[in-house]
Amino acid sequence: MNERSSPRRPEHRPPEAVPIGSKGQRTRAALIAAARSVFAEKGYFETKLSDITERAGCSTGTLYTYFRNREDVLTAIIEGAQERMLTSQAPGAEPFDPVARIERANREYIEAYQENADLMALMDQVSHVDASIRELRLRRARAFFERNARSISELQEQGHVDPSLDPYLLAQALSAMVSRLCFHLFVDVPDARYQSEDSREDLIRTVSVLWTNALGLPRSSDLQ
Amino acid sequence: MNERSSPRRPEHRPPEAVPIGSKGQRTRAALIAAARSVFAEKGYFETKLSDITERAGCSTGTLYTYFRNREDVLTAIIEGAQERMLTSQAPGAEPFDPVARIERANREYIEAYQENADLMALMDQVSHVDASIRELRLRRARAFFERNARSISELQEQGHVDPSLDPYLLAQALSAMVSRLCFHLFVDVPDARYQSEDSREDLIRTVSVLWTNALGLPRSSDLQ
Amino acid sequence: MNERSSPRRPEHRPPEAVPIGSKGQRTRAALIAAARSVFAEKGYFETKLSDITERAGCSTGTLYTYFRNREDVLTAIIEGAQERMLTSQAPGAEPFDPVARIERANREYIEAYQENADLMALMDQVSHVDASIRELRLRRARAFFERNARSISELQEQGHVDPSLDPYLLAQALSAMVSRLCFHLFVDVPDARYQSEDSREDLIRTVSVLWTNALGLPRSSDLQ
Amino acid sequence: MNERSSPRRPEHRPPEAVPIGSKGQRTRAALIAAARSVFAEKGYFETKLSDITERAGCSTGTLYTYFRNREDVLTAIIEGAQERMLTSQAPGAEPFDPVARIERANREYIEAYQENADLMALMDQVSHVDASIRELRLRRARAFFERNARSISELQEQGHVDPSLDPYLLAQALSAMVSRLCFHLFVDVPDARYQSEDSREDLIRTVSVLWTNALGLPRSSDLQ
DNA sequence: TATGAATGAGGTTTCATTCAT
DNA sequence: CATGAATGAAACCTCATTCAT
Repeated sequence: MNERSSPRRPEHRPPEAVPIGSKGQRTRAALIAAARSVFAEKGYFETKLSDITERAGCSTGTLYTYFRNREDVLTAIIEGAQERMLTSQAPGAEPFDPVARIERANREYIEAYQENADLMALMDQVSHVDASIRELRLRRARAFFERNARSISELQEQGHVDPSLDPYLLAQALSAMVSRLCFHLFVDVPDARYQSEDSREDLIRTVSVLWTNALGLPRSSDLQ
Repeated sequence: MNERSSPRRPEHRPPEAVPIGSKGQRTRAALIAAARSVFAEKGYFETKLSDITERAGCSTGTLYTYFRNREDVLTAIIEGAQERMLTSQAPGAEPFDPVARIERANREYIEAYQENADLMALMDQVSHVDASIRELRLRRARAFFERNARSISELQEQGHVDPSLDPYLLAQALSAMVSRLCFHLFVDVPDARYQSEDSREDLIRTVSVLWTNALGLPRSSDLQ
Repeated sequence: MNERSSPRRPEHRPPEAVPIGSKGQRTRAALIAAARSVFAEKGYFETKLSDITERAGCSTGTLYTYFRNREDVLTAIIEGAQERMLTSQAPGAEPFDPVARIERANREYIEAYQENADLMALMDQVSHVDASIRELRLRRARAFFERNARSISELQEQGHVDPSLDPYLLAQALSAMVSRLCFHLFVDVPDARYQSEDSREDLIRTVSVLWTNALGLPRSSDLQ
Repeated sequence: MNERSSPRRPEHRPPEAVPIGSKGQRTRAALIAAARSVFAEKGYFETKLSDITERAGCSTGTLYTYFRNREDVLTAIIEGAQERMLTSQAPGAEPFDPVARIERANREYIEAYQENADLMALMDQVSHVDASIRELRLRRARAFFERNARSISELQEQGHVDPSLDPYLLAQALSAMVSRLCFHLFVDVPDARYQSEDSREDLIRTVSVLWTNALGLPRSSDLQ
């Protein structure tokens, strides 16, 4: 995890040949799912490997058939979800209208967050201590943030946003708003109100309005 | 994350008789300071008690003269800073102008956050696992957020803010923006730029402008 | 001695999942045997867990696969021997002749004691501090003593024993004699003389005669 | 205590100059009294030195002004009571009548036991582990037992007791009866019934009758 | 591949003992 | 003489990891 934990892990070769049979695949998936749910429940650091194997319905030893250690399990969990998390670009073409683009970015971010709320919490916990996870989380945050920064720059070039403002700070602040709000609503104080699709739409819209207003853009027609 | 961790937490009161002499006070303070810095460096869960005593310059046993266990140390750290963290209301009277009030709330929040950035990070880590710390963090977040919600409600009553928007959600979103931005700038990717007093003023102003704009308030004169 | 010690005793059930395979059974048995002999040698309170595992030929951790702590080991030892200790009633029908009945009770008590002399000593040590062990010892003592009290009452009804004496006190006194004598001969000052079967018979006979005489019964024919 | 505990006690010189002032005497006495009562309550091995000093109303360090360690405290307790315990020979001349002599021995033993019941329990606990205490207890038991053995021998010489019986075994058995009965009534299951002076007389008489009968002596006139 | 008992390094915790005040 | 915080050796206990089956 970091160099502090290494004394525990002496000379680790990766599991040389990870099983690939269909049974193996099933076991591996069960372990990952179990780990994900236990991590979400007890927190990463308080989770024992035996908690995971127990919930996965297999023996302790089996975990080592697929993973080198706890961190490796975490990495696998994240890798599994990463595709959706990072490349959350919807297939359709990016809209022209910058306001629509902002709303779209928010929608994609919020939906992906909600679907993987437990993972987001997990990465938050671990990134305090594990550099690679931290890197991953930052990369994801940056992806969102830079997408937004680009939109803002564009809007400034087009004369819609006060050009004296630092587009990076703006993007950072507004991205922070969305990400923390998601954390708050989906992880920290999970609020049944925001689990329904309708209310999620409300959330997306409200956030986008705030965002638009904050930038001083003319009110989008959605709001009327 | 939830109460599952509480069985681990035996008692939250300090050892029966804690030394109170001046020497005792010094040792206790040294332990708390040491713990705070080690926690910030290695993370709460990866810190061993001997890391703390070593940095405090005393032997392992001494820690147990003052604290029951690691969690008790954490509690003490937080209690020590709590005063500043919760009662961060500046002495002067609350300004009349709601916009000024918002800026003031932001200033106080941001200043307190920066002063205790390490603690904020610490509480973030631990609140996934410890219900009482979590409660503390939520209380603090709520204090900030409710103060803002009140200002927003007032602005709505005065016809300055679109009354169709949920003031709670607005307050939550904007408070989230500030708190996460602080985390990002002061903890996650500590940026030397924001350590100076001047640039902190910039930050406070920018955030407040964003906030004001987001609510659709007439541009305050600060911005000019 | 009283219940003051119970706060120290967290849980009396064994670890959640105790191995039950044949190898597991062997290890467990080895630990119990080792513990029994170390306890006998060094005394319960001076025995450290590593003494036990060392003698059992396994590592410290293994003990915790089967037991929660030292006390749990003790409980297991006692439970293992308990059957023999409590239900030491021989299969044959209880003799009619009260004198024969007394001798039989003494024989059974003395034989069981000798077989488990180390355990008896152990229980003596621990019952000062552990309420449940104490209860067990008292139960055993009472089983013997009440059996005897019944015989004495009968003898009083039949006019063979002075009815003015309290049968309970008599039974208590005479039971005490046997139990303490056993302690003295088998535990305290183990005397090779009483280890042979013959001399144990002598012991049983002498004790029974004393007992019979003490009650003022006509000399049984055994004595001639 | 024995060689197992010695690693803890490195190079112990006795407290070179034990205070002898009147204040010192009082402190020392308070410590001994406190230790005696705590030992009785929690058992010797479960007692922390701080339990003792706490109850004595002084600080931990003070204990070391008077004693070298816990064992030393125990020794002091016992020495204080020893006089009464060992030389419990009443001043009057030993009676001629062997039956009276037996009763007298029982009375003295029982009275001394009752007065020091907690100590007797203590010595029982510790003698499993500490050779010197064990020696002390055995010496005391032997004193009683040999006194009785002499009486029995005499009675055999005078033709009052069956000479084929082993006087040592008889004495041992009967002494055991008294001592264990005392343990049972005064320590193990303290019975209010036997705390009054009257009932203690009953006890003494009953025991002596049993004893007399067991030896086959003519019923003493006391019993009528 | 799966199993799960065994391992033991490493952390936590206790408490007898010391010693500066 | 008394104090009580500091000490640290030594015990306890956990759990990631291995490996024979």
